[in-house]
Amino acid sequence: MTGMYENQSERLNYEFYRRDVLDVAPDLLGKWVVLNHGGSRISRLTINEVEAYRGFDDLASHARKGHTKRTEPMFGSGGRLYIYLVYGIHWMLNIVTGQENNPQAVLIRGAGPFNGPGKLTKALGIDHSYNTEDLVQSGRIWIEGPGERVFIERGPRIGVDYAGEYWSKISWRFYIK
DNA sequence: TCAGTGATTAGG
DNA sequence: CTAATCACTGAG
Repeated sequence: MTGMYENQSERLNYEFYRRDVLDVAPDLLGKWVVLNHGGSRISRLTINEVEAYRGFDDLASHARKGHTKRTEPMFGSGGRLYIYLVYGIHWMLNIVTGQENNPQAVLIRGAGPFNGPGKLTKALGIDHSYNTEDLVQSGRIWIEGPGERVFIERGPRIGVDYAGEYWSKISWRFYIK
Protein backbone atom coordinates (compact mmCIF):
# COMPACT_ATOMS: atom_id res chain seq x y z
CA MET A 1 0.00 0.00 0.00
CA THR A 2 1.38 3.36 -1.02
CA GLY A 3 0.41 5.93 1.53
CA MET A 4 0.51 9.66 0.92
CA TYR A 5 3.31 9.98 3.47
CA GLU A 6 5.54 7.27 2.03
CA ASN A 7 9.13 8.32 1.51
CA GLN A 8 9.87 8.88 -2.16
CA SER A 9 13.60 8.26 -1.96
CA GLU A 10 15.23 6.14 -4.63
CA ARG A 11 18.51 4.34 -5.06
CA LEU A 12 21.09 6.41 -6.90
CA ASN A 13 22.11 5.17 -10.36
CA TYR A 14 25.36 4.99 -12.34
CA GLU A 15 24.67 8.39 -13.85
CA PHE A 16 25.03 9.97 -10.43
CA TYR A 17 28.37 8.31 -9.65
CA ARG A 18 30.02 8.61 -13.06
CA ARG A 19 30.64 12.35 -12.75
CA ASP A 20 33.73 14.13 -11.48
CA VAL A 21 34.47 13.38 -7.84
CA LEU A 22 34.36 17.09 -6.96
CA ASP A 23 30.74 17.15 -8.11
CA VAL A 24 29.74 13.83 -6.56
CA ALA A 25 31.35 14.37 -3.15
CA PRO A 26 29.28 17.40 -2.04
CA ASP A 27 26.18 15.92 -3.70
CA LEU A 28 26.40 12.91 -1.35
CA LEU A 29 25.88 15.11 1.71
CA GLY A 30 22.35 14.75 3.04
CA LYS A 31 21.73 11.55 1.12
CA TRP A 32 21.20 8.22 2.88
CA VAL A 33 23.53 5.28 3.03
CA VAL A 34 21.44 2.16 3.47
CA LEU A 35 22.65 -1.22 4.74
CA ASN A 36 20.60 -4.39 4.64
CA HIS A 37 22.06 -6.55 7.41
CA GLY A 38 19.72 -9.43 6.66
CA GLY A 39 16.35 -10.34 8.12
CA SER A 40 14.58 -7.08 8.86
CA ARG A 41 17.66 -5.27 10.09
CA ILE A 42 18.20 -2.11 8.06
CA SER A 43 20.49 0.86 8.77
CA ARG A 44 19.69 4.17 7.12
CA LEU A 45 22.05 7.02 7.92
CA THR A 46 22.45 10.55 6.59
CA ILE A 47 25.88 11.14 5.06
CA ASN A 48 27.36 14.23 6.74
CA GLU A 49 31.08 14.32 5.95
CA VAL A 50 33.09 13.25 2.88
CA GLU A 51 36.44 13.78 1.19
CA ALA A 52 37.41 13.74 -2.50
CA TYR A 53 40.51 11.99 -3.85
CA ARG A 54 41.25 12.44 -7.53
CA GLY A 55 43.68 11.36 -10.18
CA PHE A 56 47.40 10.64 -10.40
CA ASP A 57 48.66 14.08 -9.43
CA ASP A 58 46.71 14.26 -6.16
CA LEU A 59 49.55 13.37 -3.77
CA ALA A 60 47.07 12.43 -1.04
CA SER A 61 45.38 9.82 -3.23
CA HIS A 62 46.31 6.15 -3.30
CA ALA A 63 46.22 6.41 -7.08
CA ARG A 64 49.28 8.69 -7.08
CA LYS A 65 51.46 5.58 -7.39
CA GLY A 66 49.42 4.21 -10.25
CA HIS A 67 47.56 0.97 -10.67
CA THR A 68 48.27 -1.55 -7.89
CA LYS A 69 46.35 -4.56 -6.63
CA ARG A 70 44.92 -2.58 -3.73
CA THR A 71 43.85 0.45 -5.74
CA GLU A 72 42.32 -1.59 -8.56
CA PRO A 73 38.73 -0.59 -7.66
CA MET A 74 39.59 3.10 -8.01
CA PHE A 75 40.39 2.52 -11.68
CA GLY A 76 36.96 1.09 -12.41
CA SER A 77 33.93 3.16 -13.37
CA GLY A 78 31.90 5.00 -10.75
CA GLY A 79 29.31 3.30 -8.56
CA ARG A 80 31.39 0.66 -6.81
CA LEU A 81 33.08 0.59 -3.40
CA TYR A 82 36.77 0.81 -2.60
CA ILE A 83 37.49 -0.62 0.86
CA TYR A 84 40.92 -0.78 2.45
CA LEU A 85 42.49 -1.20 5.87
CA VAL A 86 44.48 1.66 7.36
CA TYR A 87 46.80 1.57 10.39
CA GLY A 88 46.08 -2.14 10.65
CA ILE A 89 42.78 -1.47 12.35
CA HIS A 90 40.25 0.63 10.48
CA TRP A 91 38.32 -0.17 7.32
CA MET A 92 37.76 2.87 5.09
CA LEU A 93 34.55 3.20 3.08
CA ASN A 94 35.07 4.84 -0.30
CA ILE A 95 32.75 5.35 -3.24
CA VAL A 96 34.39 5.22 -6.66
CA THR A 97 33.34 7.99 -9.04
CA GLY A 98 33.98 9.11 -12.60
CA GLN A 99 34.91 7.05 -15.64
CA GLU A 100 37.05 3.95 -16.04
CA ASN A 101 40.83 4.47 -15.76
CA ASN A 102 40.31 7.90 -14.20
CA PRO A 103 40.96 6.97 -10.55
CA GLN A 104 38.71 8.86 -8.14
CA ALA A 105 36.91 8.09 -4.90
CA VAL A 106 34.93 9.71 -2.11
CA LEU A 107 35.87 8.76 1.44
CA ILE A 108 32.81 8.66 3.69
CA ARG A 109 33.98 10.16 6.98
CA GLY A 110 30.68 10.47 8.79
CA ALA A 111 27.04 9.37 8.63
CA GLY A 112 24.22 9.53 11.14
CA PRO A 113 25.61 9.69 14.69
CA PHE A 114 28.97 8.19 13.68
CA ASN A 115 31.79 10.68 13.13
CA GLY A 116 35.11 9.35 11.88
CA PRO A 117 35.60 6.91 9.00
CA GLY A 118 36.87 4.09 11.22
CA LYS A 119 34.06 4.37 13.71
CA LEU A 120 31.50 4.47 10.89
CA THR A 121 32.59 1.21 9.27
CA LYS A 122 32.87 -0.49 12.65
CA ALA A 123 29.32 0.57 13.52
CA LEU A 124 27.96 -0.61 10.16
CA GLY A 125 29.96 -3.84 10.02
CA ILE A 126 31.71 -2.87 6.80
CA ASP A 127 34.92 -4.79 6.08
CA HIS A 128 36.99 -6.01 3.13
CA SER A 129 34.13 -8.23 1.93
CA TYR A 130 32.48 -5.02 0.70
CA ASN A 131 35.40 -4.16 -1.58
CA THR A 132 34.28 -3.66 -5.23
CA GLU A 133 30.60 -3.95 -4.20
CA ASP A 134 28.32 -2.39 -6.84
CA LEU A 135 26.09 0.25 -5.21
CA VAL A 136 23.54 0.05 -8.01
CA GLN A 137 23.16 -3.74 -7.96
CA SER A 138 23.97 -4.71 -4.37
CA GLY A 139 21.39 -6.18 -2.04
CA ARG A 140 23.27 -5.19 1.10
CA ILE A 141 24.45 -1.61 0.58
CA TRP A 142 23.34 1.34 -1.53
CA ILE A 143 22.77 5.11 -1.45
CA GLU A 144 19.36 6.75 -1.66
CA GLY A 145 18.35 10.25 -2.72
CA PRO A 146 17.19 12.90 -3.16
CA GLY A 147 18.26 13.41 0.43
CA GLU A 148 17.87 16.19 2.92
CA ARG A 149 18.44 19.82 2.08
CA VAL A 150 21.72 20.81 3.69
CA PHE A 151 24.18 23.67 4.01
CA ILE A 152 27.66 22.64 2.93
CA GLU A 153 30.99 23.70 4.39
CA ARG A 154 34.42 22.71 3.10
CA GLY A 155 37.97 22.53 4.39
CA PRO A 156 41.27 20.62 4.09
CA ARG A 157 41.30 16.83 4.10
CA ILE A 158 42.22 15.06 7.34
CA GLY A 159 45.32 12.96 7.93
CA VAL A 160 47.16 13.72 4.70
CA ASP A 161 49.99 15.96 5.90
CA TYR A 162 52.45 13.78 3.97
CA ALA A 163 50.94 15.03 0.69
CA GLY A 164 52.84 18.32 0.62
CA GLU A 165 51.89 21.96 0.98
CA TYR A 166 49.39 22.10 -1.86
CA TRP A 167 47.59 18.76 -1.73
CA SER A 168 47.38 18.59 2.07
CA LYS A 169 45.73 22.01 2.24
CA ILE A 170 43.31 21.92 -0.66
CA SER A 171 39.66 22.10 0.50
CA TRP A 172 38.40 18.77 -0.73
CA ARG A 173 36.64 17.81 2.49
CA PHE A 174 32.93 18.60 2.50
CA TYR A 175 30.60 18.47 5.47
CA ILE A 176 27.17 19.56 6.60
CA LYS A 177 27.26 22.84 8.47
C1' DT B 1 51.04 14.01 22.66
C1' DC B 2 51.56 9.04 21.17
C1' DA B 3 51.28 3.81 20.68
C1' DG B 4 48.71 0.08 18.53
C1' DT B 5 47.90 -2.63 14.44
C1' DG B 6 48.55 -5.48 10.03
C1' DA B 7 47.81 -5.14 4.91
C1' DT B 8 50.28 -3.19 1.25
C1' DT B 9 54.18 -1.61 -1.18
C1' DA B 10 58.94 -0.92 -2.89
C1' DG B 11 63.34 -2.67 -2.95
C1' DG B 12 67.21 -6.11 -2.42
C1' DC C 1 62.85 -11.77 2.35
C1' DT C 2 62.93 -6.84 5.00
C1' DA C 3 61.37 -2.45 6.33
C1' DA C 4 58.60 1.69 5.82
C1' DT C 5 54.21 3.53 5.33
C1' DC C 6 49.55 4.60 6.61
C1' DA C 7 42.71 8.75 3.84
C1' DC C 8 42.58 6.47 12.37
C1' DT C 9 41.34 6.10 17.17
C1' DG C 10 41.44 6.21 22.14
C1' DA C 11 44.06 6.66 26.15
C1' DG C 12 46.74 9.91 29.09
